Amino acid sequence: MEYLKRTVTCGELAVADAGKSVVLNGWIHRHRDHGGITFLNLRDRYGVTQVVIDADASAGLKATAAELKFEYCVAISGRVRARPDAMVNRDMGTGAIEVVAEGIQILSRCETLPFMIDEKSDAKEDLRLTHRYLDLRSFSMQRKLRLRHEVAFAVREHLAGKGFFEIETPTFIKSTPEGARDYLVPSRLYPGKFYALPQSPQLYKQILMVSGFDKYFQLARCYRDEDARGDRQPEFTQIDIEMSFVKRDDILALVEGLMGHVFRKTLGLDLPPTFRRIAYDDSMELYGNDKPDLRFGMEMSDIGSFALRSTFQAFKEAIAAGGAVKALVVKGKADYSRKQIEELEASAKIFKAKGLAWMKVGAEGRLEGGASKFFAGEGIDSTLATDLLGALGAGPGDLILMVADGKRKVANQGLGAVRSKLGRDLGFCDPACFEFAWIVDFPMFEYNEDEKRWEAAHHMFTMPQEKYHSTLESDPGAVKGDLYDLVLNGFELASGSIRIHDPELQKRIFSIVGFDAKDAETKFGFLTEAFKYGPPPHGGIAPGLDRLVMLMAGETSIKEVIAFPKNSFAVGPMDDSPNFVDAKQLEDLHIRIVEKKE
RNA sequence: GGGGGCGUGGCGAAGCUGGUUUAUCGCGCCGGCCUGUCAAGCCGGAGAUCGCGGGUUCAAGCCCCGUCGCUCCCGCCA
Repeated sequence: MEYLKRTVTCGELAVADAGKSVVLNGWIHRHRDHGGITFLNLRDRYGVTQVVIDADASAGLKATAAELKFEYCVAISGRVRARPDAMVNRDMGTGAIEVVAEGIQILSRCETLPFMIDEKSDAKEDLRLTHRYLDLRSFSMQRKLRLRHEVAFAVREHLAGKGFFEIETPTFIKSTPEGARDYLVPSRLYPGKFYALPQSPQLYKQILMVSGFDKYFQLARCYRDEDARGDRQPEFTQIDIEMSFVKRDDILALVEGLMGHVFRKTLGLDLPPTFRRIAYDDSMELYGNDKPDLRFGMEMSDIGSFALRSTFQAFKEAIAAGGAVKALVVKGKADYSRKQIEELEASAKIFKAKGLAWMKVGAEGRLEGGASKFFAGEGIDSTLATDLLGALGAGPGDLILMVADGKRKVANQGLGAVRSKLGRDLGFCDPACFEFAWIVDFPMFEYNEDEKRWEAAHHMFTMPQEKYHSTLESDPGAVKGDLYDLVLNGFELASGSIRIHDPELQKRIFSIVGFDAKDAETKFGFLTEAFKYGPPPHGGIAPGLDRLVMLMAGETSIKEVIAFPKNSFAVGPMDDSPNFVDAKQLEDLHIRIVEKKE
């Protein structure tokens, strides 16, 4: 049967349209039968329109209307009518009008829903993902995917305007063993050989620089076979960018401009023209991580010198072991209960901290409770308490929290986790507030205790900062790279670096991380080969589109801004992937499944 | 690989330390009433082997063991 095709959408009719004959297509969002009169809310991507079946409608029309249930897909013809003043719904875009039904055509029916299509749908995530097609009908999901589209569009608009070319790179590539685990694709034509899905287009974009495409970008799908998190999926999308003949600050400026454009175009927000820059070491010391949430201060302090004057043996031992004692002040929270402090301690322990010490500042600045006996009292340096309070900027009514550890990193991360939890608990994390910052001066190398060797902290093509070039081999741990991360509200939004374009320097880096010429040749031969032919100085960055949209949408999981995400075990709940394949397929691919022996 | 949390009609929850239920409530579903609602309202009804398996007990949704699934986190993510 021919269906009545819409002449208008469900979001566009206004009082000015009164009297027009229209056809609407959409889904039954709500159904209110009052006996004599029936109201239908018809929904599509554009909005909701109220349809009325008047008391004097034909018996046939009333019978069809009575059949309608949630989410039936229908075509409705009728006449637009301005609602009487008292019946206007000001919360509804089309609330000033209604459509008086003259004909209703049921296009398809809908079974009882597994959950309601509603803004405040409280179905569990697993169920939402299994029936994602229904979940995506909700206005909240439609709004988020629309935002994602608009962000992607604004990115292309901005970068194309700056002279960038969007160039696609392959998704079947050679596996490179460094970094995350690869997803592999078996080759039918070459028994035993595999393609890998790219963890990022890194090598290809650098080669495009060799080719002279000095401003490249791509909204690139990336694949990493690692365990998922709220902000990590097996496949995700990067705004991949690379430029030639640039220095670090050119890239930072470009991304500042890009973010400014995206926020202005999509959210109508003006960002500051430049973002603050924080050295990696400072970020670790002040916030306990390299992706600080800067919507609130509450920075950590090193109170090692005060700890040494105290009688707290555990603190002194931590310092003697080469560690640190870190403290933070929670303003006006001396009334925190034992239970609340224990909850904070639990978050510190996640990062291997042994405990969370605390003291309260009472009237006249007296230290009270918890660890106070180690800092004030008989036989203790009489100015210690006032000196400490002065250094911390703490006063009466404040709570002081401390973590000590023989490993400085553990003290920082432990107390940093406490700081993050406090930020959430105390309501400092307004999702409508966007605090960007650059984290710069990352270390080039990290020592792998297990394998007793140096590893690249970022990747092996990162340029070490000029001033360390002479001491690369003698003191690798001190070398800072020309690296930069963009952080936003406690999330790493982008990571990038200036790359090495000098083959000699590249060889030295390979050698420090234990790559001999042969390793380099097998693993990255095509890149080193390309770099023999006049590679330009270049660098780049890759903001994560999913995380960016997630934060802009006020969400805390990227699943909320991906149409069809995987669950936390990398399973697609809707299509039930991954799954077994036919024996014939395996045979074609020269693959035999081996049962795991226990 | 490790830790926290969860699993009760289609959905979301309650069920305190085992014994008042015929396992409760809201939404949805089915039937009925209702001429201005917009999360419509009112009346009635159906629907659950309490994730699964085992154990303890006179008695298990509740306790124990195992197992499966989901979720968050640590590790991992150059």
